[in-house]
Amino acid sequence: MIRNIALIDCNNFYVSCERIFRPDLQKTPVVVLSNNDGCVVSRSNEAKELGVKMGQPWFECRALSEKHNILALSSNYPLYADISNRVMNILRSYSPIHQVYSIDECFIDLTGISKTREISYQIRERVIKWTGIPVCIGIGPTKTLAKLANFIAKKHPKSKGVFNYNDLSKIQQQKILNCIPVNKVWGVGHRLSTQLKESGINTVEDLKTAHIPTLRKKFSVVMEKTQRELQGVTCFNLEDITPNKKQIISSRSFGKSVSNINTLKDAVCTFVSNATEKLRSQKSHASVIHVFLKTNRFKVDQPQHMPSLAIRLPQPTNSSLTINRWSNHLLKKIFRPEYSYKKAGIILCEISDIHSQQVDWIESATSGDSKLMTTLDRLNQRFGRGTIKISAQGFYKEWKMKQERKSPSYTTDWNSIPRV
DNA sequence: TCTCCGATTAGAC
DNA sequence: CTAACGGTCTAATCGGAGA
Repeated sequence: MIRNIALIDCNNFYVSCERIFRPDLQKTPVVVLSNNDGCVVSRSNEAKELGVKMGQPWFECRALSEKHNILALSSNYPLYADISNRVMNILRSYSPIHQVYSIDECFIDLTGISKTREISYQIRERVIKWTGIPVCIGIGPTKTLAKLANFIAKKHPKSKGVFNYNDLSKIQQQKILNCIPVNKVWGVGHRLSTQLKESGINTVEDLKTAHIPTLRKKFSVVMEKTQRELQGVTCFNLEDITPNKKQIISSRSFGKSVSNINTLKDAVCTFVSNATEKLRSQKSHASVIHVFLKTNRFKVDQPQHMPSLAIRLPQPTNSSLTINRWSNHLLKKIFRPEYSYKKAGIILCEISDIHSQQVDWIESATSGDSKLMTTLDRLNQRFGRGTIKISAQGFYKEWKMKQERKSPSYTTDWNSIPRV
């Protein structure tokens, strides 16, 4: 039996989230910027039409934006996460087999359900009605083909937001795959598509029908799996449980360059709070800590320094206090006062489950932080992130991000809702 | 020569 | 006025060190 895998993808997600609370922006060009108001990470259709590129540095668009009055907003991640949850809750209700793939995408298995097309239109209508977010739906026998179908649904207005690859005849399937360039395939990015083209593989159909041994020789196993998926054979399953993270990174570019160690300590302390909170929320411990610094790689004329250092702890931990002490130690070792740093971060790895941890009764005294951490997480969850901080955090603020275009936190902060 | 492991690469969004 | 360019995550593969 041919499976009906549906991929539901929100249109221009961050921009659509912003528009929920600004209906006046419905037909106007809008973009959402990355941290530090650096690059464009979401564009409305109008902004796309004006030629704003995905990932483009915002300062490069300035002339264009002034000419056409493009509205640029700083990103507001708590808002997007909240809206995403609402959308996903609706989608989940349509099938017990589902996978939330990213903040704006979800696979659901509609195999065995009759009237797939009608159901798909119902999903679209319900999501827009209940959340205000427009979505497109692609259906195919595998995840890779569902992704491709979604691409077609997005691109062709005629599809009205739904495209079912399984509805096509073999001839029609071949015809359409012949029209789509390989780089649209899930897993084929910029580099691989260039290499594929060198081998004469230009379209999706070319990849689907390419000679496997040749393909395998030149590319990795992933390419082979991708090809099988294009042929309709499942290689990537729907994973309904999200596995725990194997590494947790917290890093940020600074609003301006920093050469003061105290400011860096402050930033690192915030990264530690951030990362350990995630660590604790998945009930894990980490054994290895990396700390790194980076100068501004775009300033070619300035001396570059990108040091990094790691340490393995004698005992896995999730205490922000313990991890902060070690991070500071590492930071002091790699820091050079003669450089101006633009970015810093920490990486927690060798992450293990709390229960699988070996109990060392000699060291067990050090886990006395755990009750404190639980309390800290509860308070921060209840009264807002940053209510309780480590004392080393928050005094030297010069590193903080630039966010000059942020919309109010409509769904996560009562005070930002306008009073009537 | 083999194995292990950290570093690098490529991709997604 | 000028300068301004993201963050997290995974898997596969590479390449050097040591067995």
